[in-house]
Amino acid sequence: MPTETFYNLPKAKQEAVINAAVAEFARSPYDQASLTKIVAEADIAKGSMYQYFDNKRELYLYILNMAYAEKKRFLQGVFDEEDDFFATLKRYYRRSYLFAREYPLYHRIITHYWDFCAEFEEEIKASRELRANEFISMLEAAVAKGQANPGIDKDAAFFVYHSVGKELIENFLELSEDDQEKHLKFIDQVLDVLALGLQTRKE
Amino acid sequence: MPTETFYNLPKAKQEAVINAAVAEFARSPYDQASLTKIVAEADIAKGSMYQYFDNKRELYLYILNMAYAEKKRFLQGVFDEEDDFFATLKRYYRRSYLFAREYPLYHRIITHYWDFCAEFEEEIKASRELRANEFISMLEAAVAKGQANPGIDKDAAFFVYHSVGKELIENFLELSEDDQEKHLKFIDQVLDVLALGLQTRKE
DNA sequence: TCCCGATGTGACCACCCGGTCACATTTCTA
DNA sequence: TAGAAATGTGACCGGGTGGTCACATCGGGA
Repeated sequence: MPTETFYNLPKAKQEAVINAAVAEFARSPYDQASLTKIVAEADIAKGSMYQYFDNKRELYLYILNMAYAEKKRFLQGVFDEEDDFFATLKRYYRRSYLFAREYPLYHRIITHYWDFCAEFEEEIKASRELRANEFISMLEAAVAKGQANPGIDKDAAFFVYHSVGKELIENFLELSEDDQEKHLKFIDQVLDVLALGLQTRKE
Repeated sequence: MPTETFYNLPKAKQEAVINAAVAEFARSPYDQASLTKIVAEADIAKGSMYQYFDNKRELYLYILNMAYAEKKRFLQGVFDEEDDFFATLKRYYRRSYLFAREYPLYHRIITHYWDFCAEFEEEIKASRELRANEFISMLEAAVAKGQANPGIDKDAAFFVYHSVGKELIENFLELSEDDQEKHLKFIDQVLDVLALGLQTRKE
């Protein structure tokens, strides 16, 4: 929700503001990010910023939504193919990894958002709820097709996938540029653990 | 590492300082916790605090170690019984849950510590490494005994258990007082997902 | 009783933050 | 070109932080 004024700005200035904000919110989570540093980096006066956005929160939400929009576009179609449940999950996490590689700043902004609880707590809970429902209905479909173990507790299963997915995605940050294949393989192995379980299989 | 002076303090005053610090570090992670509020709560002058501890960091580490020592004592013997690998894990998480229930402030201090990255980053990595080694050797023993699937990647397995365990323990905070049995059951179900896997078993 | 070291104190320092506002400057319009 | 509307500006505000230091107070041995 930027102001009219912001949209009327010359493109270069707009981008300077956006880039500075993206950099800062990627560097630090919301409450530790500094508006003062953003305006300094964008080379505008602090008062100007308040002509473009009502306050820090609005600026943050604008940037956050940008990042999410880009990720959504990047992940488009991941859930479309109606193949194996486990293949879909692998596709999802592999693609998320590639997003983090391609847009590291957006990726950091998003992970910071998930980590930060105090503000945005309700929003985070709500979107977690959404994901849970999506996951569980996918899981039920997999059970119906005989792919997934029907004896498993659905909520517990979501809890497990959510936890592992969160950690997996957060750790993308620390991975080095090379060894891309190695990381994709690790993702597969992690998902194998989830699919097969640790306990001995007698098949 | 408190000062000599701190140890010479009358017990009541010592405890007032400790209790105030525990409360504040449970309320907020290290960098957001306020020394000013601690000294106000403990009813001492700020200058006095600096006669007891060199700085905020030292006070924090002292309190953190207290919390960890208590948890270690509480979890004593969990890994001693040489029964099933999966039974041991269940015992571990159940007991952790009971710790969180019994010492909620210590529990919050510890989870805040794990969440907070900027400072203490190396320490956290080091202790994660330790856990990884312990887990992997336990897992190898389980494989040798025919309990665990030998085909699984060990590092991936640790990654999964670490992620889920972290999230499981963090979520203890939000659980209501009653329904203790329900929570213990949920822990079991989550560990069942990890042991059995989601994919259909044909046995 | 005197004195000296140990301990207690809170005003104060430098530094940060998000946000404001009176004023300067630019841009558009009549 | 005059004047109004939109935009730019940065000193400043109140509030927060961790940490310091000159001074006050206390306790116990000579």
